[in-house]
Amino acid sequence: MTRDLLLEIYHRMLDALGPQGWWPAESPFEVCVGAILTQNTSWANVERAIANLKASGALSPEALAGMPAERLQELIRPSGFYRQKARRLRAFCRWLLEEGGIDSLSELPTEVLRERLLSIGGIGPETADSILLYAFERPVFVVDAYTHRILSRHRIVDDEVQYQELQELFMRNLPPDVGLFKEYHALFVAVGKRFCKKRNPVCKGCPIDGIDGLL
DNA sequence: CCCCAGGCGTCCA
DNA sequence: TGGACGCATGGG
Repeated sequence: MTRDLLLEIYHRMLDALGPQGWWPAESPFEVCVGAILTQNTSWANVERAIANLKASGALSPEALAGMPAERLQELIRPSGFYRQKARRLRAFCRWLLEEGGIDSLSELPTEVLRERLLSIGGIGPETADSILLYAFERPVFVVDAYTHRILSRHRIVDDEVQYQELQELFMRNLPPDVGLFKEYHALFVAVGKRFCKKRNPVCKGCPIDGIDGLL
């Protein structure tokens, strides 16, 4: 049964690395900012950018939306793609203010909220789902590059599998548990960083090694 | 020097 | 629908 396989993978990673306690942020809004800044970027660089924003007292929707573009670019420069990301942060913050903030948006059903997020420029599937899961506490499974790489390298899924298929694999076979989804995604990233880097052709020493295939 | 990182939008066939 | 490419800094 697929469900048992997915739970086996989860428990192996949990036993190997322990609970990750994600997302590393002090507020839901900080989660959103981090989700945008970490697009194709190492978390260490994102931390520098967020530290700059905090040091400037700029970690709020009002401050980010009202700040001159060049000033914002300067603060988030360490996170890379800083011109794009400055625009994306501003677009997100303006939308957030128009909608009345996170508390107001919390009234919306998950599917509606997801569509609204995706309609903002610069917010794609993974960023939207990260925000839904970690900022809004919705039971949405986040799929990222590590999830895809780990599962495909272990022949659990096809290499050509799409985001939605992979997401449905988890969401149709696991209970919609926010805590489980948070920890599962965090463990994929932790395992991927340590055992399943792009450089290595194979994932060596990975807790998933030797598991039975799927499909 | 090289490759890579917790993606996304645009362009083009 | 899908592949190539640009975006950019900092670490290994």
